[in-house]
Amino acid sequence: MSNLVMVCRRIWSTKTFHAAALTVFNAQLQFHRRPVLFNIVFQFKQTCFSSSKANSFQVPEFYSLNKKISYLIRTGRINEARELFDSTEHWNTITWNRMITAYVKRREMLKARQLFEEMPNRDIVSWNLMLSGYISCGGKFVERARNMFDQMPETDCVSWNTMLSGYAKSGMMDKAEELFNEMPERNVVSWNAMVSGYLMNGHVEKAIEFFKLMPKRDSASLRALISGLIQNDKLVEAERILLQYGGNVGKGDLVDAYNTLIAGYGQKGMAYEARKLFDRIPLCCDCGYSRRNVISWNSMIMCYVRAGDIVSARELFDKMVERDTFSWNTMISGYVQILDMKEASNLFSRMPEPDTLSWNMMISGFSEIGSLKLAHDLFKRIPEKSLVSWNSMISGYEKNEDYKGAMNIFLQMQLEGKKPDRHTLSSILSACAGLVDLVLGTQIHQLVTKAFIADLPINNSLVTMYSRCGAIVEARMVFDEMNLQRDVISWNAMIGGYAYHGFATEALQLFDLMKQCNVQPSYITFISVLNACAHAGLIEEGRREFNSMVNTHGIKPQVEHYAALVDIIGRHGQLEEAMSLINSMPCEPDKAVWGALLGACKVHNNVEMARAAAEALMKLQPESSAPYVLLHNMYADVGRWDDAAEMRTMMEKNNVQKDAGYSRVDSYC
DNA sequence: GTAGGGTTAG
Repeated sequence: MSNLVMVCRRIWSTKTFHAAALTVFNAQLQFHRRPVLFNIVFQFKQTCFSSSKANSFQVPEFYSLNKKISYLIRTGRINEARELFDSTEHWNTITWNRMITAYVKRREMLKARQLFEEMPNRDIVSWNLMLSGYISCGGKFVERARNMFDQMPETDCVSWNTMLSGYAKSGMMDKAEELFNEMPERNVVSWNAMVSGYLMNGHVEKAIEFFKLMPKRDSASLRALISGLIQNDKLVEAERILLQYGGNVGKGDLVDAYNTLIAGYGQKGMAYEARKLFDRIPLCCDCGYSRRNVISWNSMIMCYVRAGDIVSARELFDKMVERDTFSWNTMISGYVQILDMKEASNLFSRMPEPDTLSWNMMISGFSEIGSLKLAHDLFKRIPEKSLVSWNSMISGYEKNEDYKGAMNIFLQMQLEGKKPDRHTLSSILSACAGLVDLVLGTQIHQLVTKAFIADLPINNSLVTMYSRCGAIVEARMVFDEMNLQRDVISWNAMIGGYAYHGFATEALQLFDLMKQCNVQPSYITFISVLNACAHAGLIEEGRREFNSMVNTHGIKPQVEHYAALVDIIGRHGQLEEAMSLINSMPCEPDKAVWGALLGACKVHNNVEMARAAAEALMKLQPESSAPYVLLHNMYADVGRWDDAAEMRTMMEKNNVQKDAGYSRVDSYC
């Protein structure tokens, strides 16, 4: 029996789990009915499958009521646990405490407090639990914790340490120090809390001083110092201390500190230093093998992936004896990031138990390279779709401008009763904007419940959606309700909406307001502002804004800005200036730039320049008939019939089809 | 059943 337990534990820890193994375990479980075995199988299921599948497991009959409660709490079924708790009386103190812990962990302090008040026999653990609950809520609750601490009938080292760490986390190191000095007895946890406290608050020297003064150190002391030093950007110091003190730690595994520093190097993209450390991880005194564990390998692979060195990452990955889901996912994410998806699929198909993350990464990867069909095929195969899976698929369609596809997935999601979150709503509102579907957009708006009412991205999407659909009043209503919760995207959406629909004055007024509110405009803001100037025929204002964009805001003008400026100047009839602007542009003029000039030429009847603009357009979009037709009409208007006929011949020669409805072309005007 | 930011991915 104990062998069986060990085998189960072993397999669980490597997470190489197969359905067949589960069948065997289930059979054993039926036979032995041992809780310990049951727990292992449960953890198994939870690791390998989604939690819903694991939760479908019935609580075993042979569990005592106390055990049932802790089982339910452990699996996150707090409400069921509470129901069971309320159904009977005479619980022991440990079970009362367990129930309180559940609420404390979820920071539901009102419920925790209520139980605490009701319980017949509080012990020191009950008090400590409440203390740690208030501490983890932070802010003003720290004072509340202190009141409680002062009222406690007795205190132990845990109470003092909890209070101490509370002060440290809230940045009150003087109070923490005071407490540390008053403590009747200190243990290694007290010292560690002080060291990390100093580091959290940026007192690096003081932390090192304290660390050196410690009467006893364990691996957590070293880890706390190392991770704190990393956060304070002292990687060299961290490595020095690790090598100096690493040989001499008490309880715990030293490799954790190495792993922490390797990961720290990874965050800074320092793969070379990380690898040097990885190779220096010492040997185990007992077995003589390196102390490296699967996390060391994973962290090192991660470093390479972050540094963009996929080859070294793969080399290490192939050398691994024992890979977990994390190793596979990190490697796959590396390939997904550089987009070459072939190798990612290759690994994915070899992966023993892909989890939701693996599936979701593959979907986003395929969407990113525009392979929506592959993404969708994969999506359909996901055994249990998480919200992230749905969201990845919807945003995949949306980003590839397949708005109907996005909408279909969303409808399917609704049918399956899945609740959308902020990501879903934001993508689907963008899809409504793309489809210019006001009815659908308004319906989605109604789905935006109280929970999302102050959500910035969602409100931005709403403004964009209403703007695009031409519902300017509704857009402005959402925008106004956002009050102080606005970012540059909100302003851009609203100004852009006004500009796009020809409300130039409103666009410019809002832009003024934006500047008054000290919001830094982006290059997108200026596209809308310049377009608004063009629309309203404000040549001086347009020139001024263009210059202020470059000189005051340091924004490099893009081709879109030039197109708008050409439009502004051209509409005003200054065609020569517009042409010389195009010639002086640092970037290649695109169809919008030439289109603006051509439109201006049409309005101001400059046939020669129109010809130059049209020819440039013909090169850029050889399939479009618009420049031919427009030039043809201009020639015809001034009676240059030969030139008009030439346009027709050229169209035939270049095999350009005349678009239906283009008998009079005003598309550039 | 309580105290030390315990390590890694989208």
